[in-house]
Amino acid sequence: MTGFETHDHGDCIARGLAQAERYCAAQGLRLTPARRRVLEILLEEHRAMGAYEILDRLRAEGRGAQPPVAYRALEFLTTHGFAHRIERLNAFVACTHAQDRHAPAFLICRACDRVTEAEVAPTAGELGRAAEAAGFTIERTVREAVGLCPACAGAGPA
Amino acid sequence: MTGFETHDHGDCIARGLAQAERYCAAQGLRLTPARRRVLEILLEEHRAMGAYEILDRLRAEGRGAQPPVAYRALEFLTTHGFAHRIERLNAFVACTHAQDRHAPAFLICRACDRVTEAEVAPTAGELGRAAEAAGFTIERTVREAVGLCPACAGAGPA
DNA sequence: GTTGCAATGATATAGTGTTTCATTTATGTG
DNA sequence: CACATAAATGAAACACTATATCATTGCAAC
Ligand SMILES: [Zn+2]
Ligand SMILES: [Zn+2]
Ligand SMILES: [Zn+2]
Ligand SMILES: [Zn+2]
Repeated sequence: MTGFETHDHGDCIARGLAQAERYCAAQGLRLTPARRRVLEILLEEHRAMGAYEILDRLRAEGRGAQPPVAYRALEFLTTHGFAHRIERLNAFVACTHAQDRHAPAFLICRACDRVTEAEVAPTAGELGRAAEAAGFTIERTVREAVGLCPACAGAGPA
Repeated sequence: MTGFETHDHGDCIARGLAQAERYCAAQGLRLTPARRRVLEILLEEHRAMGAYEILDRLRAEGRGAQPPVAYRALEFLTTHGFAHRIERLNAFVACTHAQDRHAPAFLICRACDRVTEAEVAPTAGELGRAAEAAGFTIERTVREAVGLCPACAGAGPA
């Protein structure tokens, strides 16, 4: 898991982009400049970013930057698993796992807003059983835990 | 679990209100008219409602209805466990369980937006272990499953 | 009564996301 | 290459969600 601890970030960005390129080439998807750049921004920051925060970055680079530019790129990235949406924050984060279908879960620090992606089993145990009992078909689950990361917990109770 | 199946709804509303009144009286909380009415609306509809949808209802009743009216009432209700926020829908739903501290989880139909609250254990198993390993302190978890309810699944694939 | 605090009223503003339609760019076909 | 098709982008306007701020009112404690 990457996230709260430090790591070789340059490598982390390069691998994320290379992986997305490979996957898109294999699947016939088009990782266009705008999409690629948004993914790169998310990988660079390595944190959850709002769509308008991403837009500001694009503007600073001289690109056209109306809201749909960001939302379209983000829809592509989330649909194909390169990024995830954090419902709790109305924000987006680059995926830190392989492109194989996975059910993401997140640890969100309420003090610094940093996000760590944890790997969990695709079908939630208890919730899955409740769904089955109700005749409900689960297609996707959102699992987000809000709390304090080690750094912020150490900095004293907020 | 109440939600997708039918039930005695009048009784369901009355019990929800009575329970909130008892709890507030016991805890010295003030279930003011605005707060009580918003809870009643949520109980009546028995579905997730947006804040502005609730506002429309209040307006129709001649009450003042600026956004803070709804958001203040909803903050009170969610803080004390009478209602929950559904992150996925930017909406709110009356709690269908007792006021004891519980970690709610929801089944959300993507076709009709109806929501069912399921009871699950407070500390998520897998996510809890991941948090512990990372030194992360979980304070609250969001668990929302998106899929198809029995009625919408039966109506044919969307 | 008056002091202190919680709740409300009212206005404005901030933040997030979508619709729409015209235009361009890539892709495939005769 | 010429053409048809579909995907992606550009651009403007709009819709939805939520908060900030400050004055005022209601209520209880002292
Ligand atoms: Zn992921
Ligand atoms: Zn933190
Ligand atoms: Zn509940
Ligand atoms: Zn349904």
